[in-house]
Amino acid sequence: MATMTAAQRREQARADYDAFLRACPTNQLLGRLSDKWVGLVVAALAPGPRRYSDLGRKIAGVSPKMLTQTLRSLERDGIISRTVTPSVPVRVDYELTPLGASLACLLTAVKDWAETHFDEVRAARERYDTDNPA
Amino acid sequence: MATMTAAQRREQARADYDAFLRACPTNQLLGRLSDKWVGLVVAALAPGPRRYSDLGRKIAGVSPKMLTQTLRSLERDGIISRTVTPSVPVRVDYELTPLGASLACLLTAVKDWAETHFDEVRAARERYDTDNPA
DNA sequence: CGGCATCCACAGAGATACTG
DNA sequence: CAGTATCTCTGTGGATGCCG
Repeated sequence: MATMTAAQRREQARADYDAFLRACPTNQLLGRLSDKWVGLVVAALAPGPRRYSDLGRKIAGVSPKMLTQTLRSLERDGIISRTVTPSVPVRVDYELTPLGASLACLLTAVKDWAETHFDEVRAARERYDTDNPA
Repeated sequence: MATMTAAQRREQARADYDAFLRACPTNQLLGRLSDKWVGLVVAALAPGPRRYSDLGRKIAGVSPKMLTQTLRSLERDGIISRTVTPSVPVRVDYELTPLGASLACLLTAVKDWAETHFDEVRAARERYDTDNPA
C-alpha cells in the first residue's frame, strides 16, 4: 500500500536493520562487553581462576542472579570455562579460556584509551556544560 | 547496627560500587561505545561530515529522538562537532573531532577482534547449545 | 530542516525465597 | 555452596505532536 506513514516506513526499516545489527559480529561483541558486569568478571578472572562466591565477593554488589547470568553467557560464548568439582559441598571454578584471554587484551586496550583520553573528554564536557546551561 | 541482612549489606556494597563504577573512565567509555547507535554514528561519520537527516537516512531505522540524543552525548564528550549554518532552511553538519577519530580507531580494533574470533564464538555457542538443550 | 517535550510500553535488573 | 524460580519496578527506547 502506498499510504505508509513515516513511522511505518521507519518501523519497517528498523526491522530490517535490527536483523542486520544482530548479525553483525562487531555489534554483538559490543553488546557483550558493555553488559554491566562482563568487564568486571573478565577483569576479576584475568589473574587466575576463581570460585563462584569468590567472584561474588570480589565484585561486591552483584546479585547472585546477575552473576550467574553473566557467567552463563560468557561460558556460552567460550570466553570462560566452568569446572564443577563434585565434593561436599560442591565447588565450582571459573577461568578464562584462551579466547577469553584475548578478549581481556581488547579490554585493556579500551582501558588504555579511556585513561589516555579521559581528561579530554572531561574537559569537553565541562566546556559543553558551561556553554549550554541547563 | 549489627542486624543487617545479606540483602542490606549487598545494597550498601552496591551503592559504593556504583559510585566507583561511575567514576571509572573505562566503564564510562564502555557505556558510551555500547549505546546502540554510537558505533553506527561514528562509523557513518568516519568518511567525512554529514548532515542530520543524512545520518538519519544512512543509519536507517533510528528514530529522530535517538539520533539527536546520541549526537548530543557525543558532542558533549567532544567526540563530534556540530556546525549550524543559519540558512533557510537551517543546515546542520556533524563531523568527527580528532578525539572522535582516535575513538574510531578503537572501534576498528574491536571490529577486527570480532571478525577474527567470531567463528570461535559461534562454534562455542553451538557446542554449548547442543550440550545444554533448552 | 532540525529539534524538543510529552507520554507510553516493554525489556531487563534486582529482591526475595526456595532447592540439589 | 552454588545456584534457580518468581515477582516487581525502573530505566530506556519509541511514537506523537509542536516549535524555530
